[in-house]
Parts: sequence; structure tokens; C-alpha cells
Amino acid sequence: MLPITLFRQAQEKERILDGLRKKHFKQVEIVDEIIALDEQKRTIQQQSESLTALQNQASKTIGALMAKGEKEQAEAAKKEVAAHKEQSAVLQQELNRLEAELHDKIVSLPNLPHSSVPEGKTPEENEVVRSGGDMPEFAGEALPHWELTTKYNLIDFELGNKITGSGFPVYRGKGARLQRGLIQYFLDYNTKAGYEELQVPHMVNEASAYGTGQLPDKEGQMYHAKDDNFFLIPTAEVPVTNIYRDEIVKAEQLPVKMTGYTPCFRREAGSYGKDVRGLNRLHQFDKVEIVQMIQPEHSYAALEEMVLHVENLIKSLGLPYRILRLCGGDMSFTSALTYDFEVYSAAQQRWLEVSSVSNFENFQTNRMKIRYRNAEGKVELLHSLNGSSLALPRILACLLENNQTAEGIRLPEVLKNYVPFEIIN
RNA sequence: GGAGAGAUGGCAGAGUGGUCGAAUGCGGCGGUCUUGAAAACCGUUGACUGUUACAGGUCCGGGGGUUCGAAUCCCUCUUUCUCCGCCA
Repeated sequence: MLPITLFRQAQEKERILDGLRKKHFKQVEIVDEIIALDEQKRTIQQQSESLTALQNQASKTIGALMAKGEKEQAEAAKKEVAAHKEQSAVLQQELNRLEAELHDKIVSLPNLPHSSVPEGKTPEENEVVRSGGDMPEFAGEALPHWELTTKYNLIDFELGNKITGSGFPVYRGKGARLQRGLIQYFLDYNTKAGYEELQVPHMVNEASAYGTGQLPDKEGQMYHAKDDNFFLIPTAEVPVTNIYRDEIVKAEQLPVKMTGYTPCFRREAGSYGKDVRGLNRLHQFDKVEIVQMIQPEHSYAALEEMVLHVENLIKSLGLPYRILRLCGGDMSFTSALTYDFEVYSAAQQRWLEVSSVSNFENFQTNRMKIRYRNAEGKVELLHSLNGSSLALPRILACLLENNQTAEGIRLPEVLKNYVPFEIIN
């Protein structure tokens, strides 16, 4: 949610409109509506509050009269206050209506993109920042991971269908073990870089889902436990970022760096075809997430640090990758700048997204009221950032496909302390 | 799941209808003293909203109600503790 103060500065209007245009947000008239509503709201608020002030004053007088035992005068004063009450209620109602309307409009606006965000609408217009790793070469045909997982009995998709439904695979044997080793490796890698490891709930309440922006619009993305009104988390970002909801973080705690492994649950309604084949898109998958909370002036340096951090992790696995700076039209609603990481899948011959690292600036923290006291002692919103480090299924798919040999699947050197076998055969 | 007791400022902890945004202690900050520090003493110390600024308004777990007036009374939800039951 963009801070309302932004809309009160006339000189910022062009920047807001330009940002919305870059994000391909169509209903730009909302900006003018917000500015008008805000002014209207403040006018009514002043009227309402000065009336309240009058009533407060009268109540005090009544109290004093009662104390002195001057009952009749007190009764007269009561009648006078009663006369204001009706008008007060009308104003209050009007104020509530205006506030609700203003809020609805302001939460419907996406975050504004950073100046370095490229123009563009579709994924094709994302900018390749850099790439690395060696592209795999195969003499014969490379098998896709969904055949490899069957061949080596690593994942049973059919069994998952039976137990739950499609998109809920069962990992078994070396498949399960490799998955566990990878999670451990990712967590260790993150904690070594100063991220605190956390285990958080896999279900969240409405307030948390709202805080990170899954609600009110994207409830369709989440599984909902109706009886308790809990949501299964679509990413660890939701519980982890909400840790600091409604907090004023002490300056010496900054930057806050957190990491956590969780399963992620996504309904993914409407996906089909090759996108959902095998491990490409699941309803339940594992992910290790990193989150930072930092002073505004340092957030873009932190973003670059996180990008390097994730890049080195992918490099260590020996996977060919590329880093994209997402164009305005392909970015998420909440992000100001996003880098996507993709690894190249040899058998599918396409790039698969395995991480997305974003700076949300104060878009999330404004909604969650995550603040700190700056050098002048003023309370100010922090910036929040997060990224995957890493999402497991596509990494696994790529490891399997790219490392297949006639003898079996060779695991990267870096996993030798985490997985008790070097080859899957 | 049942019964009972709680939820107050950074923390501890008073306050049961009216000058209570809230005593007191601790902590924090500033000062006096000191070569410096500690101790002692004095002062200060919440957030949100709003105004050019002052004023004003809101907040005592969340929401609703009673009242001229609610931290205080009523309803409801959440949550913590104790006891019982169940249980990985």
C-alpha cells in the first residue's frame, strides 16, 4: 500500500502516474479520486473532531457539576450534549464511509516501479542482466525429469494423486534424501551469510495474509481452512515478514535478516499443459526463503547483495542460469524492482524460474506498520525485501536433467557433505 | 473439549464510572557531581491522526454496546495462565 502522504505532495503526482503507466495499470483516474477523497476526508474529520472536543468539554463540566452536587445544572448540560449527538453520528458515519472508500482505492494501486525497471508488458521484454554456468551438451537425447524420477524411483506423482490430488508429489528414497540435503545446504548457506534461521507456522490468519498483500485480492491463490479462517502459506514470506508487523524495530537490530524453510501451498487455478508437467508447477512445494528489513537508504544495496547471494548459490550447484530484471508489466503488484533467476533445463530446453528477489520498498511495511527510529529520532517506515534461496522443485528438475549420464545422475561436488551418495543410479 | 483467573506504556506493576494518556519502580535519554566511570540527585521519556504552527482527536488485547462521560460496566472474539479431560 502506497503511503497516503505521497498523494498529498503535488509534485509527486507525475511520478505516481508514470509509475502506474510503466506497470500497465489502467485505472489511473484512481489517483485523482484518492487526492480528492483524502481532502474531503480531512475536512469532515476536522468537523467531526471539533464536535467531539465540544462534547468532551461538556462531559468534564458535567462531572464537575455532579461533584459539587449541582444536579439540576448537570441535567441541563446533559440535554445540551444530547443535541450534538445526532450531528456527531452523521459526521462519524460519513467519515467512516470516506475512509473505507479511500482505503479501497489506495490498496488497489500497485507499488511504483524503480527507475531502473525496463519498459515492457510481457515476459519477453524482461531484461537479461547477466548469465553464467555452462550449458549442458548431450550426445543423445536427454530425458526429462519426469522420466528420470520414475526411472530411479525418486518421485511418485501417481501416488500423490491418490493421496491428495495432482500437484502433490511423493518423494521417496534418494529423491526424498536429496531434497532434504538440498534444504539443509540452502539453510546453511543462508545462515552463514548472517540470516537468522526460523521455523514458522505453515498456516496464517487473515491479518498476516493481508499484511503481505495476499488479501484482499489474491485469496484465490491460497488454500483456506474455513472453520478456523486460516490460510495455508503460499510462501514463507507471509509468516516471516509478519513477524515484525506493528513493530518499531530498534535501529541496532537492523538490518533484520531472516531465512526459513517451509512447504508452500498454491492453488494455481487455471494452469495447464507443459507448464504443470512433472515438477514445473506444483500445489505443494518446498522453498527456502530469505527476507530483509532495512533502512530505506540501504535497501537497494541490500537488493544487490541478495542477488549476488542467490547467484553464488546457483553457481555452486553448477547450473546454467540467467538473471532477469523484470519489466514493468511482468512485475508483481507489490514489487518496486524484481530480479528473476532462471536455470536452464536441458531436456525441456527451456528456462525455469527458481528464484525471484525483490525490493518492496515501503509498500509492505506501510501496510504492516513496520518502522524504526531514524537518526533524527523520527519514526519511519522500513524497506522490506525478499527472495527465494531457493525453490526446490525446479532446481531438482534441473539437477536431474542436466547431470544425467549413462551411469546415472551425478550430484554436484558441493552437496557431498549433505547427501550421502554422489550418484543416483 | 470443560471449569476458573488474567491481558494496562520498552519491561514490571497500580488503577473498578469523571481533571487518567494513565501512579510507582526498572530501563532509556539529558544534566549536576567526578580526571573519567559508578553511585547519588535533578529533569525528561509512547504511538497514531491532524494543523503552516498551536489547538484538537484516537489508542489501556481486537470488535461491538451502555452512559453526558469507560482502562473501569455489559456482549463477543483472540490470547495467556491454573486445574480436569484427551493426546504426538
